Amino acid sequence: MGNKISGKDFIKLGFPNNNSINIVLGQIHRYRKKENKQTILNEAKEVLLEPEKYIGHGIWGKVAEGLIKPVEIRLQQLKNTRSPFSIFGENEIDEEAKYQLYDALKLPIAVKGALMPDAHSGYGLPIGGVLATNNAVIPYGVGVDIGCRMSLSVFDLPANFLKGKSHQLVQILQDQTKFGMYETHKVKADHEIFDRTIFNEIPLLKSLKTKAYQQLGSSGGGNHFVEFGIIKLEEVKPEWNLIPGEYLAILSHSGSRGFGANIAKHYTYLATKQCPLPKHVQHLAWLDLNTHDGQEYWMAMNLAGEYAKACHDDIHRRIAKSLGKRIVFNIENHHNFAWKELVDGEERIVHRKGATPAGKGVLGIIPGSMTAPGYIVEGLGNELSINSASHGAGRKMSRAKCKSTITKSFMNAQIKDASIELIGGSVDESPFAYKDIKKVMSLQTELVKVLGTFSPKIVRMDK
DNA sequence: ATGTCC
Repeated sequence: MGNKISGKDFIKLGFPNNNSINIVLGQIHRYRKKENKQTILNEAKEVLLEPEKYIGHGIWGKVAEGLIKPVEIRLQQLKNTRSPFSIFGENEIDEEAKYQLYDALKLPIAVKGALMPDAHSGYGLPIGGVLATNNAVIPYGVGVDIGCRMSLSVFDLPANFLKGKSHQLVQILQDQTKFGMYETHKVKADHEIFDRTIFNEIPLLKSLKTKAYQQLGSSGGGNHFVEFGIIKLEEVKPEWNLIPGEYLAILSHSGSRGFGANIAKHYTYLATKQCPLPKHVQHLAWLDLNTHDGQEYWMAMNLAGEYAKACHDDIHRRIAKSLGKRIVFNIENHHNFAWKELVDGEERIVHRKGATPAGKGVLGIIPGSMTAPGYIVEGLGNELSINSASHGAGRKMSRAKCKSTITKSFMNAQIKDASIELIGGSVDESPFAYKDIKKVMSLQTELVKVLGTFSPKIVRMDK
């Protein structure tokens, strides 16, 4: 017996000569690579004898599943017809994004789809795309930044509180927010989320726990931001304990950082391996929720969502503490996520990739740009949009085009004109790169009702 | 979006 473990070792143990050999080799290569060969083979033998005992186990669960119900991996065929769909703001959406939705609607698991008025093409599902599926989840239908979300915290401070305080507020954003790929808080905050047993149950999550702990309360890069601004409430909810008016608020936009990105990468890889699709739609590979990997992704995705929320809460807590003021209320929503929801009376998996949940009475935030207002909205529960709305204005210029056509001085002048203070922010995040949010909002009056607006005043982004 | 390679 050589040192290197191979398929032959498992055949000798009595493993059936089918995909179970691939599965066990994959799991060992991924999680038990450095361990003693005989130890691993002894464990594998136990699994072979009583696979039922190992269902749900982080490493052996997938092996047990392969022994109990072997599945043949085969190329998935697309349907000839599309599932029903609706497009909101059709004339504002590029053709590529529509084709991407049409392809997704031909997946055998697809039930219903929609495009929001800020849609543009992405990897797999378009950004601004909503897809309801039957008991399956598409990792790229959620997106790389799992749980990317908006969070708005309001202070019982009048709009004129800002007057003369811009220096102090700039300093708070400088000190209390962390941007870019590597910057994290020196003094780490603890969070209940790190006590979850799931970190010990799913090996991938265990390997990402330290990173998650280090990055808690950081914002990352790209279009992520933390900003002070003025919220103007036309209409209030009793639980907000405020009368209509203008108040100081913090708005943040970010996701689950490296934690979610690695979860997305890992399960996308697994999905493409076990759900081969025609090449032009390979990014739409899904995981059946009745499988080990599907269950794991669902749990990991939900944890990444909670982690993203924990990051926002930490950011807002640090800022409020530094400001010495108490947050009166908070509104938040994911816009890259999948949910179990009723669609036309049946439980479905609703993927929103850059789309705001807008079920009846559900509150959300749709940001504009650093010079245009964001909107506090209440969902109208429109079934045509699968209870969704846009997640922003949407880009009208690619990052590459911004870099070649917009100069930093042009952008600075534009921002100064709007009386915005900007810390960081590269030309690809110029307000000029985004569509007109007012126009986008006018295209979704059947999807959401506007309760108020948020106008950014002091904005921090990555450099 | 992300130590931008499974």
